[in-house]
Amino acid sequence: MKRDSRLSGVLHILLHMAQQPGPFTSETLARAMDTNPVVIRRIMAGLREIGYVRSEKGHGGGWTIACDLSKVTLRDVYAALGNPPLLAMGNRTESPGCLVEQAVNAALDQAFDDAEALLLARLGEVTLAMLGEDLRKRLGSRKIHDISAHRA
Amino acid sequence: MKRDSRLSGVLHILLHMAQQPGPFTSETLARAMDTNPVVIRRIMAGLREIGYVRSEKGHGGGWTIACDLSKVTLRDVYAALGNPPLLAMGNRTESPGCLVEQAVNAALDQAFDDAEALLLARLGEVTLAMLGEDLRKRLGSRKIHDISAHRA
DNA sequence: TTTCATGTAACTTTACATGTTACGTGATGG
DNA sequence: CCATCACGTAACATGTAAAGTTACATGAAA
Repeated sequence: MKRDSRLSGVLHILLHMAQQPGPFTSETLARAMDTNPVVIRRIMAGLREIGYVRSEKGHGGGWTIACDLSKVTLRDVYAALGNPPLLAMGNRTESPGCLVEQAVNAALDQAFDDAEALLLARLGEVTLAMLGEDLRKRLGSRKIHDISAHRA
Repeated sequence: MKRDSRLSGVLHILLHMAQQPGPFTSETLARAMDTNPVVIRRIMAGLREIGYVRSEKGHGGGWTIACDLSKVTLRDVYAALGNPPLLAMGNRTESPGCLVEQAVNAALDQAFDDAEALLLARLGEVTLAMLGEDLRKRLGSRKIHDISAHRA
C-alpha cells in the first residue's frame, strides 16, 4: 500500500501560506510542493468546506488562510481531510461468524483502537500556530523562503 | 492502500491450530480461511523460519505448532511477518531540505512514533495462550468447530 | 513410482493514493 | 463584452502493495 501523505502535504501548504501574505494560486503551491495543481485543489477542498481556507477565482485569486491558527489543531486538519484510515493493518473480516476470528479481532481491535486514540490525541495537542512557532525557531536568522519567487 | 490483514490472518490460523491436534494442510487452512493455500504458505513462511511452526511434506504432512503459546506474543508474530508498516499515513518526504517540511515532519513523527510504540507495546502484552483463553470463554458450552471437517 | 503436500516464482487482480488531461464556472481587467 | 486567469471537478493514467491464482519443482510417505 502506498503511504497516504495528504496530512503531511496539507500541513506543508498551510505552514508555507502562514509565512507570507496571500493569496497563493494552486499553481504556485504545486511548484513549491513539487506536484500538480489539481492535487493541491483536491487536498484543500475539505479545508475550504470547513472554512479553514478560502479560495477565489479569476485575476488575483488563489488560496487564503481563513482561520485562527492558534485554534486549529492537526487533528482538525486531519478531520478536514475526511478522517482517512490511520492504521495500515486491519482485520480480515469486520463482523465474522467464526468465534476464533472474533477472538482475534477483539485482541487486535483493543491494540488498534488504543493506538488510534493516542495518535488522534497527540494530533489534537498541536495547533497550526505551534507549528509556525517551531518553524520560526528552525529558521533562526535565516531569511524566509518566498515560495512565490519560484518561476518555471 | 489496501489494508494489510496478514497479522489478523496468521493469528486466525494459529488459534485454529491450537484448538485441535495437527498437522493441518495449507489446503485445509485455506478452506477455513476462505482463501488460497499459497496465501497460507506465504504468511506462514516467516513463522516457520523463526521456528514458531513446522511444516512437513508428503502424506500426513502439513503445519504444526512448534512453540510455547504462552511465550509468543502478538508482537512476536508481527515481527515474524517482517514488521510491515503499521501506519497508513506518512511524511511526503523523509529527509526534506525545506525547513517548513522539516517542521511538519517533526510534529507528525512525534505523534506517529508514539502511536506505533503504543501499538507494539499492546501487541507485546498479549500471548497466543491468552488469545486461546479468551476464545475458550467465547466458546462457552459450544462445541469446537473442527476445521478438518470442511470438504469441498 | 504414484500421490500428497510444501516451496516458490511469476502473473493477475484489486484497492487506493497520486498524477494528468480536459473542460466548465466565475471573477477580473482591458 | 470578451480574453484571461484561477478555481472546481470529472475522467483517466500511473505506481505500489496486498491478495489471489497458476504452474512447476522438491521431497516424503504409501
